[in-house]
Amino acid sequence: MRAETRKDEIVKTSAKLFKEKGYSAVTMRDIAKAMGIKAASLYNHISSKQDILIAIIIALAEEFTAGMGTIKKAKANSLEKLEQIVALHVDITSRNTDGMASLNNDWMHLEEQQQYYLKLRLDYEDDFRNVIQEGIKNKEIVEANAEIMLFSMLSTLRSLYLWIPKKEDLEAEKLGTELSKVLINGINP
Amino acid sequence: MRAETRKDEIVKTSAKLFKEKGYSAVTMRDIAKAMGIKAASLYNHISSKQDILIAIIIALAEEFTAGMGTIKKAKANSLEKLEQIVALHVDITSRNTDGMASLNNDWMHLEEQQQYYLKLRLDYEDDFRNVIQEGIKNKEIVEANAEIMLFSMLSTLRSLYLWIPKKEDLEAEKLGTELSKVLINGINP
DNA sequence: TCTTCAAACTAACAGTTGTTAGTTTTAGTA
DNA sequence: TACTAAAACTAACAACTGTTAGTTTGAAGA
Repeated sequence: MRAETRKDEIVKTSAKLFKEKGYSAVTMRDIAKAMGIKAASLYNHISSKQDILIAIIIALAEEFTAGMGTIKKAKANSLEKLEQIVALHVDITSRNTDGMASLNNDWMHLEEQQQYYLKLRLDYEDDFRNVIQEGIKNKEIVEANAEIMLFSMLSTLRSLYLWIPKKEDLEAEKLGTELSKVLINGINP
Repeated sequence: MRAETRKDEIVKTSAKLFKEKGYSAVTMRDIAKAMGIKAASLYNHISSKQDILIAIIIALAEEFTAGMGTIKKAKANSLEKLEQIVALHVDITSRNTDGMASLNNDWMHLEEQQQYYLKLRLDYEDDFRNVIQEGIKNKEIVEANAEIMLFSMLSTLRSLYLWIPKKEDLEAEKLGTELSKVLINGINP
């Protein structure tokens, strides 16, 4: 567990501000003020505003890619894999709610790194889709529109960052199982 | 059907740009260029940038409020009401995808009108929650965590704006029924 | 005590922002 | 043809933006 550097603090503070107002509406002076220093002092630790955004988004995107890699290799049926995907989202999101807001809403402000981010994201969606289609083929999942299922589940999982902070009472593990139940079984009795 | 004014064109063009980059990252010069005029000319039709954002968001929020009002009064059981809510979102979103992006992502940049928007939104969520809770009481909906169901359905419906433009082949009505099926029955066979 | 260096500071830059004031163009109507 | 009004224009503003250069501070190690 690497010790927290001053850059880490800047990134964490920025993520919180980005979550509230979005990347473009947050100025370097805002970030500096939130840390109790002057804007120019930030540049002793980071090389640009863009640098902060990259640190937030790419780390998270790679975490999702790694998690999906583990799930793909797992010896589990499709429904179990879907449960693992839900757990992955709950886990990453509860450890970094602020960053997830940027991942969802500020990725379009990435410059050089945007293509790389989009590739990770597209590959992730492909893997997710494959799990669903495999499940349909094996009769583990109902034969409905796979694209709609993917969209519905991903939308919910991507919105977790908005919701988890309000439900700190519900611990991560329980949230994962409850959410899996609703997503898989629906709300019909 | 009121004729389209120049202000309407500005609002529509702005919504498209806001969807791509967010309110803060879009400049008055960007909007003007997209319309083939100069930034100062915009002020013959609108009174401020904020004015554009208000026109986009408040109209949509009031449309949702009105739709929910109709559903509340409807003689229908809880599952039917949920289907109507899904249809409401599909309908409004397919008629104004760009505006829905601002509603979801740029409402925090509202100034005076932010409180009013938040009240409409909170009331809407309360009505939605009531439909679910009523359904649980009447055994029409499975006895699970109502808050999780609300969150899951709302997340999916609020993300429709991202997804509908890519699926123009699937017409609105069919999308509504398919989505209802997935949200209500889940993906379990 | 002196040296060192990370981390703060002040001051300034060039470019961009929303917006205003005043003027010209354009197209329909009298 | 002359008049009118909507809608464009040019020019400018004061404030704010990300970033740089050069300087000072303060605490740890020699």
